[in-house]
Amino acid sequence: MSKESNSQNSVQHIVRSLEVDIVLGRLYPRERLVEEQLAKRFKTSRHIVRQALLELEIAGLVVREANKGSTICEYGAEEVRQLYQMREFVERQAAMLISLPGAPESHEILKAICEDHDAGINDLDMLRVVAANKEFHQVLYRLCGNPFLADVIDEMAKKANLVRFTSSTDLALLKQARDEHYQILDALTKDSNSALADICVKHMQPSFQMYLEKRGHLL
Amino acid sequence: MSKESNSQNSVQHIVRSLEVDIVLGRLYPRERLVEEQLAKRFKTSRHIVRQALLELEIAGLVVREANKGSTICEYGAEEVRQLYQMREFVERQAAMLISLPGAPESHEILKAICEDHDAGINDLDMLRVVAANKEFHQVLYRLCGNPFLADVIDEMAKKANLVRFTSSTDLALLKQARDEHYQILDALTKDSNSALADICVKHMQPSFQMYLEKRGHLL
DNA sequence: CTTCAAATTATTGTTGACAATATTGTTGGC
DNA sequence: GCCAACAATATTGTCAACAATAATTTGAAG
Repeated sequence: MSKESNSQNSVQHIVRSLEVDIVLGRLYPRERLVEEQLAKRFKTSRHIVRQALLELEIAGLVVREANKGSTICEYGAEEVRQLYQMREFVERQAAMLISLPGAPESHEILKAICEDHDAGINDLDMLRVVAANKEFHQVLYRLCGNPFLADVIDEMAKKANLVRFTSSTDLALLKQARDEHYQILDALTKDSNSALADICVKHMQPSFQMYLEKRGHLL
Repeated sequence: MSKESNSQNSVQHIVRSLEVDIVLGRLYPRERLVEEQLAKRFKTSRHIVRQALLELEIAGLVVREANKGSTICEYGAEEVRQLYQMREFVERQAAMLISLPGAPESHEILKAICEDHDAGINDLDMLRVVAANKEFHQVLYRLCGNPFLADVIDEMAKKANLVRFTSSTDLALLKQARDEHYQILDALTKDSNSALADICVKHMQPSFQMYLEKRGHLL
């Protein structure tokens, strides 16, 4: 039934793996991605790898130059500012669309993800933390009822992973993020969309601030 | 220098051609896209066609089922409503960001595109009309200064082409669009962003309204 | 005449080899 | 020693043939 070991799945597996590598800081901007090496690493053919790289290029995570190869995308200071401006727009808009107070069942699901995220932090299991964090935001913003908006939010979040170069493994920031997740959870039980939106926007500021501190000599 | 007759160009050429086919109503939702037929039509290999179809799938214009093939995407009533909600949001946001009054040189460029669009209508040259219309909106929304936002607007506009099934060749609607373009041009010389935003939003309503009239039995 | 299964056809998916291109290394002249 | 031309290598891009899968037709039994 749901068991399909297609190439589509292989491609998606590679894409997701590389995205995780980016989040965890195992891949740096400007780093080269050689097709054959990836093919060996993922035990698949170069064709599948090519397809994955193509998708990553369209997603804005990888740059491909003809006959030269693929590299992890690097954003300049201005682009980072624009990206976070965009994220603020779309996440605020989504938060304003969520009908409050939220349904109890969605609340339960989000709570479970929160606790998973929390447990991951305690175990210092970064893979688990990253996965739970990603799912939390995906499920949360799906609640806005508009898949187009939710998809764009997700796209932008992936791009933002290229920015926070050390923050995703910074324990203090992780704990702050955890606390903010619970705040969001709480706001979902109230009925103020603007309060929810404010928390959501505030939630993504730290990684942006950290970027500004480290490289933000020029606004 | 800029002369690259790569396959990248072939792929992009196919993608753009099929997009034009969609806009002009030469391709309908649920219509099948057979790789070999496309390869023959574009005088290229199936490989290149596959790549183009893959990109169209990611862009949300084509659905690909494993071992079955590709078809033009079809949006249901609810999806159409969500899509236009999203478009309204991002285009309004962009319009609010444009610094007014706009620079004279951008105004000149937009005016030239407007006149090209206008001339296309007079000649009933739909290809020209579609190209000019597309460029007008691209150039316009680039003025917001945020490429991420402008790109999303463009993506959504492409998806919206799947909706207006007869409107892109309806002369009355075309003339209305032309007039609204000039209104936008005029608003760019003033200094009211909200006025500009209102015109932009109003500008995309007709195709949505036409959809509701024809298929909108259920909101 | 209907129905089910086997065979045929149409279409997509995969692979390996080869071609094209860019990068790096090397040689020879000055 | 330095630079240009050439050779070698690494890497990406293309292709045609083959395999796998789904849709269609055929044919025989009930």
